[in-house]
Amino acid sequence: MDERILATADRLFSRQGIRAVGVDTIAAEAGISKRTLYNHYPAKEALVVAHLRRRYGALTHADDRLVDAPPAAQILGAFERLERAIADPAFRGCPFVNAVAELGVPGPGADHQTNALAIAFKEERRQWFRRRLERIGVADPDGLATQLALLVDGCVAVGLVRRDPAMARAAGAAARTLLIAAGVAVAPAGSCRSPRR
Amino acid sequence: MDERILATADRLFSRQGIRAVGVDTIAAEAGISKRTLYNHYPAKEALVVAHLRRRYGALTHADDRLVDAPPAAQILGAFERLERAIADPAFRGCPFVNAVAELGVPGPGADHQTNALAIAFKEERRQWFRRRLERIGVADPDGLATQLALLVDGCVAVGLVRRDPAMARAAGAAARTLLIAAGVAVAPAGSCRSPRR
DNA sequence: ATGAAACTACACCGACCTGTGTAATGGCTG
DNA sequence: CAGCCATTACACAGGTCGGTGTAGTTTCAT
Repeated sequence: MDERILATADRLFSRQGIRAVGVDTIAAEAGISKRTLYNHYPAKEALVVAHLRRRYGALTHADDRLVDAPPAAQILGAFERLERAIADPAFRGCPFVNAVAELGVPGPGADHQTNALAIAFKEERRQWFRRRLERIGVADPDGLATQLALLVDGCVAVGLVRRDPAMARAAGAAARTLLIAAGVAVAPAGSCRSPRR
Repeated sequence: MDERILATADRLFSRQGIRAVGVDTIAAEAGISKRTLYNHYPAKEALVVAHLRRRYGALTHADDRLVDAPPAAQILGAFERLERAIADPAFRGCPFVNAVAELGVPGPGADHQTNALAIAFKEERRQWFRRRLERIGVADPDGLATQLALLVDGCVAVGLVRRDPAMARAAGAAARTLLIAAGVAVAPAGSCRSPRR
C-alpha cells in the first residue's frame, strides 16, 4: 500500500513538480481516500522525503549490474545507460536538483533533509566513480571522479530541457577522453553497442 | 518601474521557486500595489517569462568581457567565472532548468515558451563555445562545444546542492584536459588567477 | 488650473491548498 | 459471531492562490 502511494507520488512529483501536485490528486491517482493517505504519511513533506529516498535507492544502484565487467567498461557503461535514460519520455532530470530548486532556500530550521539527501546522492555517485578509478589505478581518482560526475549531472540537466541523445553521447565521449588522458586503456568508441560487426 | 518589478521577481523566484512566490508577495516586496503589478504584467505567467528573458540576456553575455583575450583563455575564463558564481550565496542554479523542472511537462497548448527559452539558452551557450573553438581551429568544434557546455551545466547543477568551489575547479580542469586532448595549447593551470609571481 | 494617466487601498471572487474530524463500511482473525 | 483494524465518504476549517473591480489619490505636462 505504501508502495502504491509512493509510486504514484513519484510519478506525479516527477511529471508536474512537487508543489504543483496536491495531496488530493495523489490520493485520487493512487485510488485511495485522502484519509488513508494521511494514515500512512503524517504530512506531505514526509511524502516528499520518502519520494526522494526511493529515488535515492533506485538511482544509486542502477549501475551495479555490470559489476563483473572491467572498471573502465563499467564507467563507460554508465554513460550509455544515461543515454537510454534521457531518451525515456518519463525522464524528468535529477529529482534531487529539482527538489532543491523548487523547495528553495531552506527556511528557519526546516527543509535541511532535502538538501542533505541531495548532497548524499551526488557524493554517492561520485564515490561510485572513484572506487572504479581506484581499481584502475589512475593518478587522481578523486579528482577524475568529480569530473565524471559533473559530466553526468550536466547531461541530466541539459537532457531535461533538450531531450537529445547526442548530449549523452557527448558526455560519454568526454568521459572517454578524460579516461584516456588519465592513461586508462579503453575500448574504441561504440564497441559496447555493436560488439563485433 | 517594470525594472523594479522584474528585479524583485527575479530575486524571489530564484530564492524560493516560482510556484512558492505569490503575486501579493512580489507586489509587496517591490513596494507597489498588486493592481499596479497587474497593470504592467497581465498575469503571473508573463512575469515568469519576463524573468526568464531577463536572465537570458544577463547570462548570455556574461562572458563577453574577455572578448579580446585569445579564445582558449576566454573558454577557461568562463570556468573561472563559474567558480565565482557558485561561491555567491545568491546562486540558485540554472533558472531555466529550475523553471522547466518546476513547471513540469507542458500541459495541452501551454507553457511551451518556457521550454523553448531554456533550449535557446542552452544552445546559445554551446554556440558561444563553438565560435571560439572554431577560431582556434580544433577538429570537431561542435562536439567539443557540447562537451564543454555539459561541464558547465553539471557544475551549475551540483553547485546548487553542494556549494563547493572544488566542483567548479574540477569542471575547469576537465575543460582544460579536453582542450589539450583536442590539440589546443593552453596556459598552465592557475596562470590566470596569479599571472606572474 | 485642468485633465489625463498612473498609482493606491481594499474588498472581493472562486478555486485550490494542507490537514482534521467523524461516522459508516468493509474484511479479517479469534 | 464478536471484535478489531483499515478504509471509505464527506464535510469542514483556515489559509493562500491568481486575478478583478472600484473608488479615491497622486503626479505631471500642458
